[in-house]
Amino acid sequence: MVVEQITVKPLPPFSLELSATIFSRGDRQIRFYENGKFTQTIRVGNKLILAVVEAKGDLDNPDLYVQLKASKALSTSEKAEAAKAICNFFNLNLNVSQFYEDVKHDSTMTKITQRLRGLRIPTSPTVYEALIDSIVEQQISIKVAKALEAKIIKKFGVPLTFDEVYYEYPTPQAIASASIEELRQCGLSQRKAEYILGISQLVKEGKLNLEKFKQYEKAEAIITELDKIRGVGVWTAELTMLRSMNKWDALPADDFGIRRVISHYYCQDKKISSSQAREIAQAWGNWKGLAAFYLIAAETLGITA
DNA sequence: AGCCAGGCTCTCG
DNA sequence: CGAGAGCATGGC
Repeated sequence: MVVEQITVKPLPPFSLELSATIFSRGDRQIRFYENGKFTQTIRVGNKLILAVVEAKGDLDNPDLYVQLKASKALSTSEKAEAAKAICNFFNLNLNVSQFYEDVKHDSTMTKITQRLRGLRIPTSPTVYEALIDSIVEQQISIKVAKALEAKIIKKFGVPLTFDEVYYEYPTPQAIASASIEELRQCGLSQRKAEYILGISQLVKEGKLNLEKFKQYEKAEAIITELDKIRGVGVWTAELTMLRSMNKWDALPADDFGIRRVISHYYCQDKKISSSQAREIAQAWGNWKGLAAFYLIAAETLGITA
């Protein structure tokens, strides 16, 4: 094993602590944050490597030190690719100051952004990963969903062994050649197993190109097209876009959890309809998804506004 | 124990 | 065409 070291420079402000803390209860073999270090596998070219990310500096002058653990030495371009992957995962180049500026007229949101300065939405390396996870998460609680996702990843993902075993998210090809029965063994319902197998097969056969959606201009077009896929409704399409395409101009207003946090900070915890939620979210312009994510993070961290 | 949790499809009437 | 059943598992 060789260990290479690179540094990555985020666009300030950036807080690794805030951005990675949601992974502090993550699965050690998949993606986790502990003692200020974030660990997960990343793929550069055809090599699977392990990245350990640590923050130096402060919010307004951040530096990320990244250890890359690989079986063989990495070339300069491979190191650059690894840096890009880290940058993409944490959205390091996202201009959050612009977001803070654009929601300034919303005093509640402003209080929250001040408390969560430097927080970014983590982004899945592939649209496929975001889509499959979103399907798994339909209807069931996050905790249950995470448990099922971990089973799927460990069963079908590529393992990487250094001091411990780590797993890369399964490829569409790997899942496409699974059976319904094997997917059900991961705890999925018959229906979800069919959806996930079906989508994986479409991708494998080249009939569905998920990565192309990243190039789309309009959120609406993405949602409409994803919605046509069996097993994918508006909620799943929106969530997939928010977590994999660097586009946050959508609010999954049908989402129970989103409505609950909006109500918590804006309506004294009274139950609100999805149209009421949309109305409140109007104030967040093209940042609706990111703003909702900030609310969820604020609630999780017990921040009062 | 039973119901709910970050939905969706299929089937009835 | 709208309403409603059924579904997976874990936590409360």
